[in-house]
Amino acid sequence: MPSRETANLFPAPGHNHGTCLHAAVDRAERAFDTHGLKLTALRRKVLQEIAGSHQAVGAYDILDRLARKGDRLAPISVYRAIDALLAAGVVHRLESRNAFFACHATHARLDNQVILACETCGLVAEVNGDDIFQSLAKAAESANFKPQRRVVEMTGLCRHCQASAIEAKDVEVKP
Amino acid sequence: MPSRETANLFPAPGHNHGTCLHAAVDRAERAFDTHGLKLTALRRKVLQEIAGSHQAVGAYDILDRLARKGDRLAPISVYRAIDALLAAGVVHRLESRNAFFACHATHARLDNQVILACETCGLVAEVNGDDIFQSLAKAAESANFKPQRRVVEMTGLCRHCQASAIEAKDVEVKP
DNA sequence: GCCTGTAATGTGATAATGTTTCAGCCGGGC
DNA sequence: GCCCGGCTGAAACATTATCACATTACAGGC
Repeated sequence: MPSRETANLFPAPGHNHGTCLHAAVDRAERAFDTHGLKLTALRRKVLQEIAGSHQAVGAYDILDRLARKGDRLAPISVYRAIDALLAAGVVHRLESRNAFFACHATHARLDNQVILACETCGLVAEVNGDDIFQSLAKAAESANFKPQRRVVEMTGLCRHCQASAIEAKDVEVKP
Repeated sequence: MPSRETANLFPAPGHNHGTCLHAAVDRAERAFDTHGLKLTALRRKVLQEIAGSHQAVGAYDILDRLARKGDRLAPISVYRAIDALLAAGVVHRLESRNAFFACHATHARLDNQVILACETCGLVAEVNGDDIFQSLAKAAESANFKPQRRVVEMTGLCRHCQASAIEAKDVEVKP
């Protein structure tokens, strides 16, 4: 059995996502409360679209999906909802792709997570990076730099897509 | 005297930038050569705009500046030039701001640098982050993730702007 | 019930960033 | 000469993000 740390990383394609989604919304309820914010209907809908998968989704994806469900929003409305969700810490921004993903990990702090994003399937995962952020703090200090926002992201291949890539290669080579 | 490591970090506003610019173009000549690329006239112009400061500049900034000098380019031309400059490793992309900056440090490797960007003055600096990238590799491995691109950036206040901020606060408080 | 202040949302326009497509140019090797 | 491949040009399109201002929703005091 995988450790708790890696349990939720890169869930297999067929996993029961309803549980994740429910848990995410559930956490959001509490997070908004503790941040003195309100999880309004709009914000909840936007969250559900983002948390509907383990992928990062663009703002206009959300816009489109909601439109298909009958909710025709202006871009700015989605961005404002996203801002609130970011502020509450229940979604994060993937800088290297200008997209947003739900925080499915129940990590204690928001500012010590390394983000892994698969370039093939789009899955996003977070892992603890305490040591990395400590090193960053040290580096900043020695440069006399006062850090405010930290971005630590890796893109690459998740374990599932590595496996697929190898299979594909086999197929490609053999015939 | 500052160590070699931090010597070029966040140069003071009035520093003689001609030297930096010349050195950057000089390094580019060699870098393009060793990468089997050509530093064409267009690429050189774009590089000069990017290396014209220690700030990160957007693609459309470059476009505007060149236009004012009489070079009316299409966005795609600038992006292609930037792509070549990125491939040669003489400029880097600041993901958290969708902008580009010249590599003024003469570091050995491109893939082990932490980027510091000042939110006030826009200055960008690079510092070595060997330990951080080692930790990242370890984190990736334990998640069974095959990394391809790594983004490690901090935004905050450079030493000059911290000083200014303190002064401003003093002024604000005293009267 | 009604006023009022604040937060949230709606509307329309526009800015900023990035890509696609198709075509022409140009220099080097044969 | 002539072809090939890398480079450049031009226009449209696609995506991502914000501004200014009007309107609505809701909680609390009276």
